[in-house]
Amino acid sequence: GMELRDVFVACVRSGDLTCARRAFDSLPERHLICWSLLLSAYAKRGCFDEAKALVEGMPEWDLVSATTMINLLSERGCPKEARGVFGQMELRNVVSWTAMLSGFARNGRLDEAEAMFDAMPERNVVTLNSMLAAYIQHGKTSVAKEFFDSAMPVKDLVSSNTMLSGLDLAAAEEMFGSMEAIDIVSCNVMLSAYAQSSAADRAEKIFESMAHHNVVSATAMLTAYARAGDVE
RNA sequence: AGAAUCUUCCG
Repeated sequence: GMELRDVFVACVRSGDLTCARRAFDSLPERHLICWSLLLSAYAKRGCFDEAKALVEGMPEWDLVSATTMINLLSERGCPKEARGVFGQMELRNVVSWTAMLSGFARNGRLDEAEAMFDAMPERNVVTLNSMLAAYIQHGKTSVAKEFFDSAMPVKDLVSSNTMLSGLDLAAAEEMFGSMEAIDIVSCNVMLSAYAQSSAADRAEKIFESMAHHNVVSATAMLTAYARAGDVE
């Protein structure tokens, strides 16, 4: 049957955090995973005050909840505090290391992101993608290209989309044309590149070729029209 | 049942 815990999980999934909180407060047993799930939901929605209050009552921590906290602090622009949490963790894994890497990068600290990358005992494709994104976020296009071509033993579609997003229009068109697999994000990257160049006509061609669109596709397309002067 | 990476705008 339906238990309170299922109600709680359903509320979190539906995005109704007020309902989730009520269900959470009514739970007879609050497993660590429930605390962690609610914390993660607050983090995703940017509800920092609620997250902070929740954290103050958290009876225990584990690898996953600590990693969520690293993300929360990084999103909040507190990489030093995130590092503090990381430093106090009993256990770390490739996810927590990668969260730190990404958090430093998002806070403009490329050298510390690189230091994390160099120091971590294990890397996976998400780690590599995060490092690639860090270079691109910091405008290091040629470093990113070199990294993508020579330092990534494993790649996926996120890798390609990340690289694509860092290229100038001509290079992006060339890469896009040679990609063996593309998805909606790849197309959105191209829409955005065309929008930046006010090339609404070429953006339209991509848009019309897409099997599915989302809100990102739509706003990128509108931006292309606006920049081309076709929308007042 | 919970954590890390890519694209638009907003925050």
